[in-house]
Amino acid sequence: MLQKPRGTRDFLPDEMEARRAVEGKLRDVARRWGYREVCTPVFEDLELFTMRSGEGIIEEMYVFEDKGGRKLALRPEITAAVIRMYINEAKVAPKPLRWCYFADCFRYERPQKGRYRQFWQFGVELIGADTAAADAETIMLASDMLNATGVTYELKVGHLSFMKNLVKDLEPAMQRRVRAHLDKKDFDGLNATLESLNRTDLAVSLTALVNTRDLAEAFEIAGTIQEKVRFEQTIGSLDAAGVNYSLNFGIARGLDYYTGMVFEGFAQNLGAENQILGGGTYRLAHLFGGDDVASCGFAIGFDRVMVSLGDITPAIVPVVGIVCTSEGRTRALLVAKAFRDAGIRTEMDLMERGLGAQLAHAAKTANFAIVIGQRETESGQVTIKNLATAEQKTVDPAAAIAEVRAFGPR
RNA sequence: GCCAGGGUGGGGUAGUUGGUCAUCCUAGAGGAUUGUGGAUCCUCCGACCCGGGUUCGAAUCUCGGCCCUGGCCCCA
Repeated sequence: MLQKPRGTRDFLPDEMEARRAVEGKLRDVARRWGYREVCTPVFEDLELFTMRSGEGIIEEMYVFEDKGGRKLALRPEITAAVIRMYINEAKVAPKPLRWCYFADCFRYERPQKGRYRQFWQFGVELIGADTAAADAETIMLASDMLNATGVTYELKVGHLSFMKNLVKDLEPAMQRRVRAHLDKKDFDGLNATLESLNRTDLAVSLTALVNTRDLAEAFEIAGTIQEKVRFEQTIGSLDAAGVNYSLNFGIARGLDYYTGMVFEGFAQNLGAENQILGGGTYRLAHLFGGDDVASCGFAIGFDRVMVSLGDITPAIVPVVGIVCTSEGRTRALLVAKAFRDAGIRTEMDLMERGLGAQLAHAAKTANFAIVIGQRETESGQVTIKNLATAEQKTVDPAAAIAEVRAFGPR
């Protein structure tokens, strides 16, 4: 038997309804903040993704050649594509641009809990605003969105300049190595690296920086950074807005991509793959041939949010099963249409079953049965049966529709 | 790429000193029951992950692969 490709998943209707419900909550928050949805191709030129990250990431991508010999890749993330799109299509749009997306990405990695080869990201990009207010808005939006899903999480906010300031005297390659150690909280490796450079003094201050949760203390350790005022304003806005976060200056977020403020969200009940959100300020546009534009954004790991939320009780929506005899069948079609026009999920028998069997099936799949036989056809009414309580009565179709609608939210 | 555990009908399972038609529950279809459902009974449907090896004979032993679950690595 054919199997689905490794690391992919099938979603049955129950699960899709749960996913759509959460997606809808994220969408709704983004909409209320003014972020409008964009969509980019599932595959792009390979170069779009290797440009800023090097050839190494090809190992983790789905790369292929099309019939015209073009080297393409399934998108491993969306931000690069959105910025490419901005340069191609929207360079002259009034700033700032508030965009969001919900899309699947592909990475060739070993699957495990919360990590799949096809996975969905809900992200936002705020393009063209280079201010503390912009930085604060993305964090507030991230917080709002995660709150809307109901997931339990921890939000960490930091700034790359603190760490950069401390290691600015090191060779670029060494800076990168130190930041990699810090990102992984690998203090043994950090100490070894700094010892080999005769800079054990840095080990002390870097460790202190990573451990502090206090802004004033961070400035003491790292010295004044150029973006001091902006970051203080950003933090001030978060406090004023009542955002629940903690400061963390150990966030390195994958090296060269981000330029300043960075933030990450972690779910509490996941395993090794517990990061559910990542973002910050960045500059990418110039890499793709555009003018240099400051941007800020984040992406939510949608699948991890779903794993963290666990089983979701689906919203109760009334379902109507039309039960009819052969005499009532023609009229049943019209009644079914009336129910559907009223927005009610309505299903008819397709198996040519008898009345009893139709009712038995309706009892498993619906909340109400609408019985239409010869008697109802002659009287112009329908018999509505509440399948949970077994109560039934014969009324006009309009009254039956009203009763179903009163059952619960559609 | 590495490590550990696992893979028997759609779901859940029993079954090895190797030996009849592979067990049971559930789900699904039909019937007992042609205008009233979830009970009961009956019938049907449907599986040993794939391939090689050992053997008269493999779900069982063995090797390789694939896939699943979790951990490592990585995570733009």
